[in-house]
Amino acid sequence: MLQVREGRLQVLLWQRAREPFLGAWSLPGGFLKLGETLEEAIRGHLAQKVDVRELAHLEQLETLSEPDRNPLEWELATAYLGLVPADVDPAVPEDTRWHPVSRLPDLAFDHRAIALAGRERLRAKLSYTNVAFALAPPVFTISELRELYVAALGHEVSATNLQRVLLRRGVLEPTGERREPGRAGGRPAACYRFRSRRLEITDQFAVLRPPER
Amino acid sequence: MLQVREGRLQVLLWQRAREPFLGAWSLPGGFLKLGETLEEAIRGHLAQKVDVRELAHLEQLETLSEPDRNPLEWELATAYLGLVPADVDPAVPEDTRWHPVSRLPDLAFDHRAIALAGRERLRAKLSYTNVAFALAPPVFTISELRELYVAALGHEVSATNLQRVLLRRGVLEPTGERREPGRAGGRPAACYRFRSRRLEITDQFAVLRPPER
DNA sequence: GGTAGTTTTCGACTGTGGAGCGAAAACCTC
DNA sequence: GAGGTTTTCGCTCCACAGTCGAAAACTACC
Repeated sequence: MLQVREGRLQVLLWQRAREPFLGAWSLPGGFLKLGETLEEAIRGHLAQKVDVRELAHLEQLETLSEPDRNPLEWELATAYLGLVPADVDPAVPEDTRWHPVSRLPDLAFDHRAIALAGRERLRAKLSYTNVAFALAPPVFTISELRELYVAALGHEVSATNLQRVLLRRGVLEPTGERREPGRAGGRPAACYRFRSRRLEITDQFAVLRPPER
Repeated sequence: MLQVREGRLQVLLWQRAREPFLGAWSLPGGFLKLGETLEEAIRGHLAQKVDVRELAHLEQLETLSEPDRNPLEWELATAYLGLVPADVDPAVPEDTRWHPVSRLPDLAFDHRAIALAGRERLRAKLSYTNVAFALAPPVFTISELRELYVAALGHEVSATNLQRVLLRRGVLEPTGERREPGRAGGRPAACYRFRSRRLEITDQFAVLRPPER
């Protein structure tokens, strides 16, 4: 579960309540119940701690099966990537906290690798899909969106270019409203929203594409 | 397990020996043994029917968990994509055959969706990785490589462009040899090989890339 | 051996879309 | 109205993919 908070990409961790790795930070999760879907299971386990309605996007990452990933017993795990919009702040219990992905504590199991893989997946998809809808509030300005991209990608992004690219692709649409300028003044920013709030892929990237368009 | 044969992308299927879907065509696979890795399991099950050394690339697709995917009992499955170079023709038993992905028979479980997902994954990766190494023989001409791309992508590809793109990216390198022209004559073709035979990604596609390179 | 036919290869041109920059627009405060 | 701030827009640059046609290098036939 990733979210951009305080200008940084952060991941939700909780402290394990049992062995192995008792007390260590770990990604939220738990066991699959009989007859249950992996996605149902994930949502169920998350729901124990946070409000799952905040989850704007959920996708499967990978199933881990290394026999030594759990020192106690052989165990498979399917990792998921969940994204939470920046405008919500779900209440979390005591043993649960957000941590910057760029400075993770020691994590249980292979959870460090999973968290980093989730970030990589997000970074890649930011560039050829509209996933950013899951990081952004319903309505936002280009500058605000830019900050989300900077936090998630880990490098500068020009607002000019971001706007042009996303508009050209038809990912964003203007709402028509404008944002009141801050105390310092400045031209009021136009507001935008994502045209779709479900994952969509920009075909633009397939090189070696069919001839004669 | 996909391979380009007779100019078409084909998938290896075998006929199920037990319920459910007894006698139906299905993707090769089987159960996971305790303490085993998913990849080990896949290779093991394949080895029962074909020579696994032919497998040039193997990657995980997705873990399926829909409760009704198996009518008899609740069962998870992790799908993998395997690629076999076009120059080998592994011996297969009676109940096992290659089928064109574009014209699949009725398949057991959700195997039709999996096969199509595998093809999609392959198509996408052909455009931003060097996966083609796993479809191609060790040494080949541009025309031969073009035919593989055409078969896998399902649309025309210009040899000129293919050569330029792959050379520019440093994916291919000339071997220095040349191929004898056929009976009809023609300029002898230069031979190439993949510089690496392990999956590598062309960063080229990340749009919104870091500034100041 | 010259001519026609075939296949490969190369160079030149075009077009698209992302990146960068600076100026203009639209607002604030003093 | 002057100066400062933030957003937006237009222009240019550039990397590459896509297209086309001609040259290169060979065979076969007369």
